[in-house]
Amino acid sequence: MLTAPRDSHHASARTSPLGVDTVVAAACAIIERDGLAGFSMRKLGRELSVDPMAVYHYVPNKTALLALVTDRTLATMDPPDPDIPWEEWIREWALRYWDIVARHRDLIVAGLSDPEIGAGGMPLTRQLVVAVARSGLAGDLVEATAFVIVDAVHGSALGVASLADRSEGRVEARRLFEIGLDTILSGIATRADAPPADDNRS
Amino acid sequence: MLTAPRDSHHASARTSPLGVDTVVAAACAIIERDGLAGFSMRKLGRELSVDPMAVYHYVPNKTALLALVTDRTLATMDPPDPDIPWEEWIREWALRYWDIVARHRDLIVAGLSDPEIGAGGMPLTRQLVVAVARSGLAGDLVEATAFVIVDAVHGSALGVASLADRSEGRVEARRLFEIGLDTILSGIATRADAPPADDNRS
DNA sequence: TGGTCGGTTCTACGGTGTAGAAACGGCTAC
DNA sequence: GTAGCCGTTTCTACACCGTAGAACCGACCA
Repeated sequence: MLTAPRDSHHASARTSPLGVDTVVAAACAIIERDGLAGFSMRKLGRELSVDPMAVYHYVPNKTALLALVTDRTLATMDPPDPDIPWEEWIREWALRYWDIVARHRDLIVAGLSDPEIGAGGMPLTRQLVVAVARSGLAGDLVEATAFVIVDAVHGSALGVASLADRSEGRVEARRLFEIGLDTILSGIATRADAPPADDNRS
Repeated sequence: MLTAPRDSHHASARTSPLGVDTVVAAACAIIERDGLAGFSMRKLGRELSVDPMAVYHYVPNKTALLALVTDRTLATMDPPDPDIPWEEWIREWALRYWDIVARHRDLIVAGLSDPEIGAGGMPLTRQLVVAVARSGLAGDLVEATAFVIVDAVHGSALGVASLADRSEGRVEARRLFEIGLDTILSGIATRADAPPADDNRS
């Protein structure tokens, strides 16, 4: 537990007036425990031993709360060492991000569906853009390539459910993604070595 | 009251007993018009001039209905001409699939979140696996590479909302994806040309 | 002491998916 | 003709949802 306000193993004293951090932390806990589908404002109130409407003093609505939860979740990822070669850096970054996305699937899905929730993810992607630029890829390809990597992470980690929701299936999905990622990295290297020719390959 | 007086203005005179196709078609129409969030069993019943519970005679629950809707939607995509070179084929396939995913975002999201809904998507992916195999890529890389392309399509087309839900933003997202896809294709070509070396790149 | 005010609670509205039982309509068997 | 049946549809009900709006309460400050 990150922010224990005053006392209470759960919540009881109702001294310190809740606070947005407490609310977000409780929401995180519920979502982690019961999944996003098992989360509701009413349950959140129950968990905090408070009327469901109380949290609306700290958060305008459920969507905004989910945005805060998402931000807090994404903030748990720290980028790899910037001194390692760009290929390793991208590889490591993508796999770390994959782990987070897979662990918080429903939240990321919500973020993809509703920009109001997922807007906080852009800074993360920006990190990757910088790394791709280090590869020497032509400037007008950098952003698109970084995006396609992020997209692949999303698709792969989110699609885990389609294979099998056993954790065994998750491991397999991650392995497959890693191989696919290598193909992308290979493509980056190839295109980065080539002179700024415009279109014809093969 | 709200219930239609005798017969509907365009479909049935409540003779033919509804049927699963009618139900699915009506569900498709509603989802296309109002989005998945704007779809409910009750609204479906309203649309069919029928009690909401009536459709439960043709479909066990909402999830199963959405699975049928998803299948019908994915079936609207036909694969490219099998005689064109593998690079073009993959490119064309990915872009067609991108269009479908982008046009039916919420449905695909639901399919990714719930395998019970999205299971029908596998045959489509199989088409792509065959095409990737045509590239000459090592056998143990084929599946993973095809998956990463599908994943990238999902991530890109679903993430459109994060950029801007203007159709202008969609066009831009598709353009970026196309560039990123070229990088992947480039990687496939590179790895396919190389002998079956196992790991070291660069 | 009274007033203000931030924080909390109460009540209520319109929505959801669907379980379970009742009603209906057209059929066949007597 | 009429009794029964059965596939289809409807009715009623339950437990839940997000949240608007107003009332309440306790701590402060004048």
